[in-house]
Formats: sequence, structure tokens, C-alpha cells
Amino acid sequence: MSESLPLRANGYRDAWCGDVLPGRVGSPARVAGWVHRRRDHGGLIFIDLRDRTGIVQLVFHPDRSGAAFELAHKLRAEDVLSAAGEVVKREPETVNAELPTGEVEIAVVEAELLADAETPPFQIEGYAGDAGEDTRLRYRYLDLRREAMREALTLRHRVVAAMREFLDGEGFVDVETPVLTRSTPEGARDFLVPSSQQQGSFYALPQSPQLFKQLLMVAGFERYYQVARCFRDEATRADRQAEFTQLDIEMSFVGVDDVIEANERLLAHVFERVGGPQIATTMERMGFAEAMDRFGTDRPDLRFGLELVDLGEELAQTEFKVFRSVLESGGAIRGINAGKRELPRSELDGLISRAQELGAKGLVWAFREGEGWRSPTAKFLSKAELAGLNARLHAEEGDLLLLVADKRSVANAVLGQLRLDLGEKFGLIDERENRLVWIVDWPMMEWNEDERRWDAMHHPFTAPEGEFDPEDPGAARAQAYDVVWNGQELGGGSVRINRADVQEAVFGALGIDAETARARFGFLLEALRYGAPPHGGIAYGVDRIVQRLCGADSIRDVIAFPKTASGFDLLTGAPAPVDDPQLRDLGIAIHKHKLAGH
RNA sequence: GGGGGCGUAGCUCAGUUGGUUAGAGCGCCGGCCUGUCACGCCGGAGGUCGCGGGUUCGAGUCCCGUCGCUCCCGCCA
Repeated sequence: MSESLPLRANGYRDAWCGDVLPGRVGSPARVAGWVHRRRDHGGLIFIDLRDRTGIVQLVFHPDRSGAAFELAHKLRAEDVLSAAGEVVKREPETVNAELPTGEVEIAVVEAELLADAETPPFQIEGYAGDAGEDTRLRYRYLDLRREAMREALTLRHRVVAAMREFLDGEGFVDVETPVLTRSTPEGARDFLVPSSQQQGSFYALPQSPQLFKQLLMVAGFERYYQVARCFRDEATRADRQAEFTQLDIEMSFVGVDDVIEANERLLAHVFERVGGPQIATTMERMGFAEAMDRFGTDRPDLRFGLELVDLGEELAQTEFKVFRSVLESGGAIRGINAGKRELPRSELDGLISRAQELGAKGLVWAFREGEGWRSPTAKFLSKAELAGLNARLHAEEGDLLLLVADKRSVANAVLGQLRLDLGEKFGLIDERENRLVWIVDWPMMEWNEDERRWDAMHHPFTAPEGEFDPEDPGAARAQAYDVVWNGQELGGGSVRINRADVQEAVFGALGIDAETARARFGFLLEALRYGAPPHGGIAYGVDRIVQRLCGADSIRDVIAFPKTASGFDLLTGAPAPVDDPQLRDLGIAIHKHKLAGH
């Protein structure tokens, strides 16, 4: 805070605490803030006063401070105080090098208690261990007084401001779309809002503004963005909240390359503005198939190796029943070379447990030894097979090899995650490195074995590459793209379908019959008949970007008032039961016995 | 929906094979202290061991249930 504030009457400040620097020595200053710490020496009292800019030391002398000295004696942590006095230079031996304001202090002549504070349930900047998260959330307004939280939310503000600044400069228009909208049963569970005027009918909170932004393209806005709150009624995770924020962007008359190019400049601008990693404005691209093949995931962390290798060829003739049955049923045998590692049996067992937790039936571990393996599995494989596997995995003496035989999707998921676990465990990741990559060339659809139908890989409005053949949906490529930063998806999008006939064909391939499509998406199909420009866009997870930028462990650390894993707001007590009359207005009956214990 | 971890003072935690009156650090309260800055020194208060039930002569400790927090799997087009 560089600008100074006007001198005001009691209770107002003319200087920020963090601005009381040597340049002000000899001048009067009035500051206001919270009592951070009190050091009462009996005949001399020091108060560290904190506002959002920092901390400054106040000194109270019994003679010079008058009535303020008596007040200082009674001050307690987090009391709100206004104090005025002269900025004085400290004696060299009393300078505090830890504080930016540590060369000076304010010799207080006048002070006013603006509000007193109860003893907080936890210390604002404690040294006795951080408060537990439920306590922090219960008293979030105190938790947010802490420097780390203030910095995280300020960084968030700067990220969003930089996004707006860039998009405004490029002619994008911020348009608000409804929060009360229509439920679409696909995807995550919707939060529903009952309508009192149409009893029995419900609004849904949006999972994204997808359809509205497409309608804005039909409406001719050409360039739209919105910092949009989105909702998914699903369990939360360390990087997932039911209520989250998207930067939502849509552009007309564009193809994949246009959207990617604009977003490379957007990301470079945002990172530059907030002191994030320097990135090239032309970023790496990788096909979906290559990402799955080399890393087992569509969001690869490219900062380290340990790539997945396909071992089907080497094992094509194997007598080992486990491997043979997997290959015969169309599965895959994939492996990674984890390098020269000495792992005790207990840790190898841990890897097996982890693999099973991730869905594998088992995990084969082996250390290369001579031309063969030291492994419980070695005895089931021929010399030629072991030699072939060693060669394919580029295994050197002592290298740890991990193999999973399963459906290809399972083998990829398991080894892809084990690769990340091992990369972290073995310290293979250079935290200073930043790898951004666009994942492109996505399949349109993937086969859902449980439901026996095709599901959209991105969403049903994604445009196919070239002509769409409804007879062979599995072959269709999507004009879709995800941007991945060090293994985390920052955002994703696509070029959209802008012709009603194509949209109808895609719905059909997804098993949505014409009647259902009309009922749910009739407004979109109709709009596409009135001259829809080619358009495409992207949506970013703002919370995750900020989390990543400040290195927070949890998305909750970059959200002002987050909810717990089970969706509670510990501060306000939401969700909470409502009165019967409220329910009657909505035409909703709740069986009270189901609420027993609430 | 499933699995793991956790729940003891205001906060963070320790608490042995089930055994006397449940401890520590920080915080809080009182006193002393004129150069501290995580001030220091002396004294003190503070506990439904999440909740309910069970086993036992005896439960913070073992068992069952339940609530809450958290991580992971499912899920998240």
C-alpha cells in the first residue's frame, strides 16, 4: 500500500501498519488495526499492531503515553485499536530485522480501543501447531486473518483480475448466465431448487454455463467470458468442491488452433501478471492416444520419465496362465521401469495394495538380475521371455520393474497412478520445472460397458473432426483440447457442433432418442437452425489454478468459505432443516422419521 | 456407496499390557518487570477423554453402534 491516507479524527488511520518505514521518522502517524501481540514490561509496553499490510510496533511509555499507557496494559490479542504518535527510529540494537517496519516504531501519545475481542479459539499466527481444519472453518473469519490465507485470496483476486484484463483487451464481453436453470440428468448429480410457483418442478444449479454460452454465440456476441460459479452435487476431494469457479470462454468463427492460440496468450499473460512460471506462448501438444500410451493418463506430468511400456509382444506366446488369459480376452500387459531401487518387501507389498486399491487384480514386481529376474513371478516365465521383457523395459542390473496385466484401461489407470506415486517417492520431480501441454485429438466417445452404450468423452456438444459417421461412433475424433500443467488439468474445451443435423446425429449415437433430445435440448437444436456460427471455447478451474500457483495442499485453502468433505458449511451450519411452512409453500413433504438425529 | 486415518484442556498433541488424583507446550487469569519483538520470572484456573451402549473388580485404553473431520476408491458427460 503505497498511497497514504488522509489524517482523520479518532479511530481513523492515516498510515497503513506496513507503511510505517524509516522515511516517516519524525512525522506523526495514526494507525489502526488488530493487536497482534502484547509484550508488557510493566513500565514499558510494546504492542505489535497488525492490519492487512503488515505489522508495526507501538511503544507505550508511562509518562509520554498518558492515558494510552493504562489502555495498553489492558489490551488483549485481537482487540481493535487506533493509535497515534510519532514515528521514531529504533536504537540499532533494538532493530527487528524480521519485520519490514523493524527499524522504526510509533511512540504512542494517544490511543482508542475501537472494539475489544474475546480470546480467539486459536492463535492467529501460532507457533504451537496449526489449528485443525474444522476449527479453522468454524471460525473462518479468524482463519482468514492469517497472512497465508490473506495471500492466497489476494493471489486469487490477482489471477481473476489478470484474466479479465486480458479478455477485456481482446474484445471479450462478460455476460452473466442464469444460476437457476434446467436440470440435465447426464453427468454429475444436480443441485435442485424447488419452485414455489410450479410446485413439483425444480430448477437446477448449473454444472457449467455450457449451453448458455453457445446460445450467446448464436446471438452474435462472438466473444464471451464469465467467471462463473458452478455446482456439482458430488462428494468433495482435496482438489474438488461441490461449488467451484470456472473461467468460461467462448469464441465464434474459430477452430481448434484459434482457441488454443488465444489461450496460450491468456495463460502467459496471467502467469506473467501474478509471478507464476514463465511459459512459452506456443506450448507443447500431445495426442490423447500418445498420452495414454506413454503415461497411462490424459493428464500426464511430463516433468519426469518412468513411462509405460507395452509388453504384449514379448509375452504373446507365454504359458503363464495369468498373462495368457488377459491377452486372450483382449487385455494388455504393461510395465514401467522404476530404475535402480532397493525396496524392502514391505514396500513392495505396499505397492501391490495400492495397485489393488486402484483396481488391478495384482501387481508383478521384479528386479533385473543377470539375464533374468529376482521376482516371485520369474519362475512362470521362460528365459527368452524374461530377456525380451528386460530388453523392452531397458532394464539394467538391479532395476525395479512393475507389471500390470488387465484390461488396457485398468493397466493404464493403475500404472499411471503408480508412476506418479513413485515419481514423488523417489524425488524425480523438479518442483521448479513447469510443463504445460495441450492434449488434443480426443476420441468423440468411449464405450460404456456397464450401460452398454457410447458416452461422450468431453460433452455431447463437441464437434467431430470431419464428417460424423453415426454407424461407427468409436472412430470419430473430437475437436477437443485440455490444457495440463504438471499433471493437473487446468481447463478443457472444444469446438462445438453448430449444425442441428450433426447435433441430432451425435445425440442419436449417444442413445438419446429424438423425442428425449427435443424435450431436453430442443431449445439448443432450435437455436442451431437460426444461423449458428462455428464456435468453440474452453473452461478453466479457477480454484485449481490458484491452488497450484500458491502450492496449497487443498482447494479449500484458496476458497474463502469452503465446505467440508461431506458438504457442510461449518460456519453457517448449512445445509439446515427448514420450517414446515416453507416446505408447504413448495409443496414438499418430508418424512420426519428420516430426519431423526438431525 | 466402499476402504484407511483421526477425535483427550481454548489450540496442537502425549498417554505403556486395561490399574492411584489423565499430562506437556502454547493460550488464558493474577502478580512482578523500562527495550521487548515467539519477552522473561512467579503463581493459578481449566477435562462429559466426540456421543451411546457393552465386556471387566476396574475402560482414555478392549468390543459394538453412532456422529464429525480427513485421505483414497467409486463418482465427477
